[in-house]
Amino acid sequence: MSVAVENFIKAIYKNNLNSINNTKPGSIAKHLGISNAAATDMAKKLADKDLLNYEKYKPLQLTAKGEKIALNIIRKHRLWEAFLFKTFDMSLHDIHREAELLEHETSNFLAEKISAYLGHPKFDPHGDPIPNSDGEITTTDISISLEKAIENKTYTIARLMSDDKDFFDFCAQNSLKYGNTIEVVKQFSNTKMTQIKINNNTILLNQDFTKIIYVNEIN
Amino acid sequence: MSVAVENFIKAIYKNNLNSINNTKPGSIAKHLGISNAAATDMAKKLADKDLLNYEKYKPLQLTAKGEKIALNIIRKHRLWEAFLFKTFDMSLHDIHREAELLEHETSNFLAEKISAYLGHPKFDPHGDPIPNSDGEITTTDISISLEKAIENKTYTIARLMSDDKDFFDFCAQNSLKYGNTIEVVKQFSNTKMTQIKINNNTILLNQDFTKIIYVNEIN
DNA sequence: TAAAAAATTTAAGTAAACTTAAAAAAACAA
DNA sequence: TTGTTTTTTTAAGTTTACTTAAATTTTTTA
Repeated sequence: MSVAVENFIKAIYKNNLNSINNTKPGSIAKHLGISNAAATDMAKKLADKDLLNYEKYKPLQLTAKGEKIALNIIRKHRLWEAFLFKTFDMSLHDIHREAELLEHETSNFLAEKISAYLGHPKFDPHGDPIPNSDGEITTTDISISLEKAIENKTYTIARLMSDDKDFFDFCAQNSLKYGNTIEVVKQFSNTKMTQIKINNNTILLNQDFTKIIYVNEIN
Repeated sequence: MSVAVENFIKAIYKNNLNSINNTKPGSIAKHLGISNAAATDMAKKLADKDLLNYEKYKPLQLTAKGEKIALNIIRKHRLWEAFLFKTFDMSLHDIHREAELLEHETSNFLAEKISAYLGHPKFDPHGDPIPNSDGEITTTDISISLEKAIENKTYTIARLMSDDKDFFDFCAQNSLKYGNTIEVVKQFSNTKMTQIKINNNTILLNQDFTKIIYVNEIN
């Protein structure tokens, strides 16, 4: 399994999580920085190997076999993120960049070692769930995006869905870290801004941020 | 820099350490499991990039530029070995196998993190020196192979030069570990056997072993 | 709903990293 | 030193993962 194939499968998996199964070669091409033609080519080749279902002009869908491979790569990615974050205290941006490379050269054997070392964590430092070695995500995600949070309620940060360095730098500077507690002070419906309070500091976030910060309500 | 190129350069570097600059494409081909034709091809291509000197039918020699690349990869390999050995308590065989993959996907940034975490070690768990980030090996190696050790003298194990699982398993079972102390009881010149004592156990080693176990005399 | 725009597919071509087979050169051995 | 063996090189071909350009299909919109 080449890096190109692994990244292609992973891209389809991730895209289908967001775009409700309307993944065309073009969107994968854009994401991977290759031409549409190359993406179509690859899709056909992977269909031959029974890793995805391909019909001309139709959305791409991973087979069970393809999905298992996607989840195995994502598992390795997130285990590396958790490990690098804990061990070397690297930033969320840095761990993502390194994991993007390491994930393709990590044996199942080593992945298990990392997982065991960390106590088989269920989430990475972004709050994303880590599939188990069978490719299962057991934890049900009940988090909501901050834009949908309710005024005067208290939440914990569940996920930071981004890989943008500037975003992570901002988060790090303002204690916006996986697991931390925040209070939603006010939702400004006109401007789509959200005012939150964290560690006695008040922060006003615009929708670019509230869409990618996910939180869990504290009961 | 592709994995194929990195492995080619590394193979030349390692071969030139042993065979005193008589590395022909054939020996690299054998080592990498590719055809002689492919090795000749690659040699020409790397010569174009000024990574090695190539003249038809002449030995291959890395340029300063090529050597720097070789040492950078070897640095990453040995840092990974040291790190995996310490962190996950993996066997010498396992750490080698994993490092062989990870070395190609490790940024200089991450290599520095690993090195700093370990306290900038000068040797890996096999006893092989770890080049610094400038590709320099500062430590002078004064170790000798066990076949040349002198009777009744005491040594510490300096290097275990192998990547064979059975050898490592044998070593692990008999406390033959980097840094451990041994006493050379007798050299059998006829049979080329060496009798050593370690932890009050006597072991008789044949030349297959004594040639790849390196030791430092204790003053 | 028909024309325009956008996306997808096909076709042809490239570069990297290999392969096998044949030719040429070097190494060795009688 | 000459013939044989081995090694290296050249030549031609393959696969993977791309590219650009043109043709086709789908989607949008006027």
